[in-house]
Formats: sequence, C-alpha cells, structure tokens
Amino acid sequence: MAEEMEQWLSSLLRLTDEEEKMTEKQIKIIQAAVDIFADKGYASTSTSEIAQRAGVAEGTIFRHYKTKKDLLLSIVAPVMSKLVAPFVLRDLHQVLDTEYEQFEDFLRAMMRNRLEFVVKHAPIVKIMLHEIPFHPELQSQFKEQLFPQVGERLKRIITHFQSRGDLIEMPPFALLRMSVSAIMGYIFTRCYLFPEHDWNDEEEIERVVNFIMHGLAPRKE
Amino acid sequence: MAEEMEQWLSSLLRLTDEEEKMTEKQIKIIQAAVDIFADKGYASTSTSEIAQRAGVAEGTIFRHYKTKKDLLLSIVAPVMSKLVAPFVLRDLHQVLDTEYEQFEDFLRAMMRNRLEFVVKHAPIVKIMLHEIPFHPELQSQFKEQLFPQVGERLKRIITHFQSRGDLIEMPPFALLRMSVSAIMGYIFTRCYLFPEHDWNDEEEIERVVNFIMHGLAPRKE
Amino acid sequence: MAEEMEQWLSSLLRLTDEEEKMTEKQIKIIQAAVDIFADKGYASTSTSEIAQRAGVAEGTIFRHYKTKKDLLLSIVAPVMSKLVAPFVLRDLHQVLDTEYEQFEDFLRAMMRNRLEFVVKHAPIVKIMLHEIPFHPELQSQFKEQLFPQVGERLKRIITHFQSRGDLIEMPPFALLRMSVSAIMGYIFTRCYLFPEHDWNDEEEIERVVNFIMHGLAPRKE
Amino acid sequence: MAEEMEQWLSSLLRLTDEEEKMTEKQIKIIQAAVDIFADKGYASTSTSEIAQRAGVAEGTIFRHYKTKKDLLLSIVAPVMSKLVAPFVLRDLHQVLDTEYEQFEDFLRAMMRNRLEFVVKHAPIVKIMLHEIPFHPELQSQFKEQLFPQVGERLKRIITHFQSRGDLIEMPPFALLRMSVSAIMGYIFTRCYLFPEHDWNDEEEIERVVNFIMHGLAPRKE
DNA sequence: GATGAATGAGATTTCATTCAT
DNA sequence: AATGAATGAAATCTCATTCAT
Repeated sequence: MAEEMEQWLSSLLRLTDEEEKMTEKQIKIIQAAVDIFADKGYASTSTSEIAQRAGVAEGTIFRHYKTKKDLLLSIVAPVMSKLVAPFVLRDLHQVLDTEYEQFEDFLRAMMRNRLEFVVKHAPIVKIMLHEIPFHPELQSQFKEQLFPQVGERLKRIITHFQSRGDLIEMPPFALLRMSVSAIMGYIFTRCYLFPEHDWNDEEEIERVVNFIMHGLAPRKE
Repeated sequence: MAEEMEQWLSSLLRLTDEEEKMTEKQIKIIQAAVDIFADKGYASTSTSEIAQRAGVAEGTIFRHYKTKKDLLLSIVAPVMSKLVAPFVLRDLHQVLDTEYEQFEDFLRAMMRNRLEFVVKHAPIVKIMLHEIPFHPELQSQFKEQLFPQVGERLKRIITHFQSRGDLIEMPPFALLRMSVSAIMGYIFTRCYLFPEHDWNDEEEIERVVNFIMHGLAPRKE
Repeated sequence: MAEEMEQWLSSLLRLTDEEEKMTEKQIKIIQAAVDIFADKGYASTSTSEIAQRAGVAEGTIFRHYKTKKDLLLSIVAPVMSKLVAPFVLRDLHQVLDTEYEQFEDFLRAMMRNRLEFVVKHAPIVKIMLHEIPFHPELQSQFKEQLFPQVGERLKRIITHFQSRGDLIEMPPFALLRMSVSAIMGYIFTRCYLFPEHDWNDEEEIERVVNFIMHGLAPRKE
Repeated sequence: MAEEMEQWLSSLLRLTDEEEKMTEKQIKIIQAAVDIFADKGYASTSTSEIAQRAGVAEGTIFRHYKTKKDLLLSIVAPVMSKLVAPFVLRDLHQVLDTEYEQFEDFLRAMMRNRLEFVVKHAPIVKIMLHEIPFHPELQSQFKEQLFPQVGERLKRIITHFQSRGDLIEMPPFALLRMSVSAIMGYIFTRCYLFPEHDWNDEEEIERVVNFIMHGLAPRKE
C-alpha cells in the first residue's frame, strides 16, 4: 500500500514538473543532458555537446532553459523531490509510524523501494551525488528539505521500534546511521561500483536486513 | 605494531614521491590546488585561480605540471598509493593474516586507522571521490591496483575468521561488503556529511564494531 | 581549348570547395588570413591578428575552423587541387598527348597558363611554397597527388615529342627537369624576386621557349 | 686556382665569425638550432626545444645570444657572406673576368662549386631560403649586399662572352636569369626535391651546361 | 518555436626572456 | 659560465549566451 501511495504521488509529481507539455526537442535535450552529465560531469559538459547529442540547434537549449545551470536544476530538482515524496506524503496523510508490524518489514520495504528508485534513475542519482556538493541551490534543497523531513520521519520510526524493545538502546541518530549505512552500502556497491555484476537482489536484501536486525538487536546478557 | 609499520612506510613513501626537491612555489601551488579542487571541483577550478591563491604566476604552474590534469594526478595519485600501501606492505613482509587475535580487534584497528587517514587527508580524499568517476587514468589505478590488492587481502582475513567459526556462513565478498559499508558509513557521515558535529570517535568506533560483530556473528538457533 | 576546359573545370571546383555557403564573415576571415600568412608566414601570424584584420571576433574564426591549422589547410588545399586539375582533367577526357602540333606550342601554352595561375593566386602560392615543407599533411598531398599525376602526364608528352625526333636523346626526367626549371625560373623571378619590375610577359615567354627549344633540340653533327 | 682562392677566403672567414672561441656548449646550441630550424622553421621552434636538444639549460642560450633572432642571424649571416665571398674576392684581387677561356668552363666551375656549397650547408641554406622573406634584416643583406655584388659581377662576365660573340644577342639580365634558372633548377631538384635519389652529379652538370650553351648560343640562320 | 552565426570573456597553454644562485 | 625556476605577455582555443532570421 505504500507502493500505491507512491504511484499516486508520482503521477501527481509528473503532472507538475515533468514531460508534460514538453516539446519533443525538449525531451531530447533532457535525455542528452542526463546522459552526458552522468558521463562527464556537469562542469565538463558543454552545451554544444548536449545540442549535438540531442540533434538540436545550440540556441534551442536556451529557449527552454535560461542557463546551463537551469538545465541541471530542471533535471535534478524533481528527482530530489521524489526522494522526499514518500516520506512527506505519509506524514501529510497521517499514516501512522506503525504501519509496519516489525522493524524488519519496514527495512525490507524501504530498501526494496529505494533500490528500485536508484536503479530506475541511476544516471540522475549519479548526477545528484556529484553535483550537490558544488551547487548551493542543491545543497539547500538537500539540507533544508530532504534531510530534515526524511531524517525526522525515520528517527520517529526508529524511536517507535526502540521503545517497543525491538532495538538496542542507543541514540536514535546512531541507529539510523548504521541502518542507512548498511542499506546504502549495498545500493552503492550494486549500482555504482559493480553494476555489471549479476546481482540477486532479494537474497542480498535479506542479508542486509538480517545484518541490521542482528547488529541492532537488544543485547541479551 | 601495524601502526608502527605504517609510520615507517609513510616516511618511506614520502621520501620517494612527495615534497622532496619541490620548490617552495611548487608546494604553494599544490596546496592552493588541493584547497580549490576540494571546494569547487576540478573542472570548475581555473588555473588562474590556483595561481592567484598560490601567489604565483600562472606560467609557473605549467613549468611544473605540463597540464592542469597533470596537476590533478600529481595530487591524487600518491594518496591513492598510500591507501593501498598498508595492505601491500603487510603482504610483502609476510605478516600473517592472523596478526589479530580477534576479528573485532582487526575491525577496530582498521577503522581507527582509515578514519585517521581520511581526517588527515580529507580534502584530497574528497577530490578523489569526485574525480575518480570522470578520469580513466584514476579509474584504472583504482580498479587495477587499489581494489584487487586491498580486496584480496581483506577477503583472506575474513575467510580466516570465518573458518575459525567467528563469522556467519556467507560469501566472503558479502561479509566484506557489509563490514566496509558499516565502517565507511561512519567515516562518510563523520567527515563529509557532518564534519562540524562534535564526534566522539572512540565511542562510535565501538558502536560500529559491535554492530558488525553482532550483525555478522554466526546465528545460534 | 585547353583554356576553355580549365574554365569549365574551375567553375566545377569552385562549386564544390569554395565560397559556396560561406558566410560573409567567413570570407573576410579567409581573405585576412591569406594576406597575413603571405606577409608574415603561418607560424608568425596570430589568430587575433587575423580576427582584427577581418573585423571579426576571435571566436568566430574557431567556429568555422576548428584549429588555426585547419584554416591554413582550407586555404591551401583547394589551390593545390587546382594545380593538378588541368592535367588530371585532360587525362580523364582522353585528350591525346598530341593535342599540340609542336613541342614549342605546348611549352608556350603551358607557360602562359601557369604564369597566369601564379599571378592570380600569388599570395596563396607563396603560402604553399613556404608551408609545404613544414606540414606533413600538405607534403603528402604534394608528393602523392600533385607530383605523380602531373609528372606522369608531362613525361608522356615529352616522350611523345622525343620519339618524333623533336627533342634530344636523354632520360625524359632530365628533359622535364630542364624545361620546368627554365619556365619556373622565369615565373619565380617575375612573381617573387622582382614583382615590381615592369615585365613584358609575351617577349619573355618567347625567350624562354626559344631557350628550351634550342637547348633541347637534337644535336646535329 | 679559383678553388685555392676560396680556400684561403674560407679560412679567413672562419676565423672571423665561426667556431673559433666558441665554447663547447655554444657549438652544441648552434648545431641543435640549425637542425630544428631546418626541420620545423624558425617561428615554430622554441628556445626550450633547442636547449633540450643541445643538452643545455634554457638560460644558457641567452647568455650567448641576446635573443632568439640573434641566434638565427648568427647562423644565417656567415653563410650568406660565404655565398658572396668568392665573387667579391675575385673583384678585390682584380682577377680578370676572362679567367675562364670559355663560357662553358665558367658555367661548369660555377655550378660545381655552388652545388658543393649547397650540399655542404644544406640545412642552413634551407633556413635561409625560408627565413629571408620574413626578416627584413636578412632581406637587406640579400638585396643590398649579395644580389648587387654577385649580380653585377655575373653580368660583367656574361657581357664579356656576349661581346666575344659566344652568346646570343639579348639583354644580359635575361641571359643571366636563364643560366641561373637552369643551374638552380638542378641544385634545387637534387638537394631539396629528391635528395635521396642517387644522382650522378658530373653527368647532370654536363647536361645542364650543354643545355645552356645550346639554348643561349647565337642563332645561325 | 527553432536555428546557427556571432560574440567576448575567459580558460589553458606556450614561450622568450630574466635573474638569483 | 651555467643553471633552471620564475615570469607575464601573448597565443590558441572553448563556451555559455544572444539575436537576427
């Protein structure tokens, strides 16, 4: 059902910021830009190269995006929003933090879901990763929107399971960090370090979830 | 004693590839370049900016480094070597993979040691992280030297403890991945996401080590 | 009629490689470049000087010619082709080597024709002369295209008149060399050494033709 | 005896402007410069390249030659002098224009002698040829010294044989031009166009001399 | 909307020359 | 005499952006 919700949200988002009312050329431009930005980095990509790859005149890019940076933002911003969306949305709709019976159900759902997202948007996520540190506009989006909203929500979930005695006593932020490290460690290895390797996602998800569950279980003396 | 060895190695390396017979201006250039590359990224940094910050004529940069990329490589390459060095060295000197009594001693030593390294070379490590994906020269150094050597050695250590029954049955590469994820997750959070936060490294190292040890302990039914 | 053919050929060539779909500024650039290259030599001419003389921004040059050398080649190459053209063309159209009744008619036509060509393209010919030795691209054009085609055809003509008993017994290449020396000697003196002198071309052509005819006539005992 | 005289002159010249009181490094510099200038042209040769080839520090060149152009002049000037020397000298010593019995003896001697000179100094002659048009200093040497002196002397010789009835009635300058064309045509072909070809100099000299003698003989009706 | 020639500011790089050692 | 680090002016080239068509 979390999935359903995201479906709905995605369609909502798509309407507002993507591919609707885009001309064919505009779509080509975005595609070309994503490809080359991911390949060579934003700063090393020239607008003329994008135009060429998109099969479009140089001027056409600037008809749609005032500047090169505008083009970057128009690519990265909606994906950043989508990253927050599921978390934000549940809050908005008062979905309880207890929608998952067990912490491991939550972990499993979350990991599957984020993995799917990264796989789907791999190049754009790569662009985000590389460009966030160098563009204050993106950083602020990240530090002011994404992190607080997502972080806060996750911390609440963790505190919930901790208070139920399912997780070890420890500052929630540390718990969060370790869970996320384990999950991201897999996603990163899987999508960036060895994307060509033949991965069995379900098996690996199970491993990571077990790793976290045992690693963060309350210590029994 | 692993520390001692690295001390010795570092001094060895330093002699061979760094700061020897560098002119004062050359050192200033490197320092300026490291600062600005870390701050704005390689591609967005102009050589004139480096020259200015270094208090040097622009031509001086090109007397010492044939191209801007040469300058980048001369900064990143030695640090990449140092990253491998400890692992390589122990092999060379036949130090057994069993030099640590317990896996957690090994984890602790390794995490402390790598954290120290990243803290010390934070800007250069940042540059590496950002530039490796875009420079084939660096990628090959990484994929052909660093990864195989380090990866192999680590896998051997893990297999050792696994065969002793200290670690859960699982492909060694998965064990390795999860250990490294947990460690890197901390280092990354600590050094890049929230460097200004007031960290208690020893406490956090203990947490991460415990997380890994419990997470990867053999399951008792 | 050889003239007519070349007219036709020239117009053909002009269509394919010159001044078609050139912008006004592009033509100005070529003109400026020819002037200054001829005056100071390719290597001593700066693109900024060319831009200035052409009344164009420096960037404009590089929009049309990827490099400075490209600009040089785009100037020299078509003229080199035109140098070969008349010889090649006659071959193509099976015009017999006997189209001239007498060797001296051929010499006269050829000398007049080449002189006219050099007079018309003096600056570009000067550029060619100076740059061919230093640019492998041009050398190969010269050694692989121009020389074999022209040389072969001329040798055939000479052999023809020699077999008729109009020319002295001697290796054709030596005959060719001496004829060409005499002709080129005049053209060079006339166009490069003393262009300002008041030349009577017809008279001089007669002199040179007579010189060659007597110099290369079969020796009577 | 013309040869003897030139011997003497050469040694005289050598004393004044060459290789005497040159340090070993200075000689290396000159050699390197000649090589590279001949190979790539003066303007495209960098002083650092010369220094490298000469095995000398960059500064050393400027200790001996105030500027790069000074270096060029110090290479070209003495050879230009040597080109004039034989002609000038004979005048000075009142050697009669009639030192040769026949015009063809003169041609033969002159052609042999100049060919030998060009063969010996081929790279420097190449440099001269290419640089004279672009350096006023060299041009003036050429137009004011070399040409008038040599030209005047040659014209006198030609007039002499003409007045004896050995040469056709014609402006002496035209006679001179044609003789020189024929001679230079060979030297140029032999030394620049096809230096690698296996030339039989004596045979070719005979051919050229005969060509000139017949070409310029008085016409008998 | 689309084009692509034109721009000019600025990036990288070269290089003759100087100067302290 | 010799060195080679340093310089700064200038050269080649790049590129985001504008604008007339």
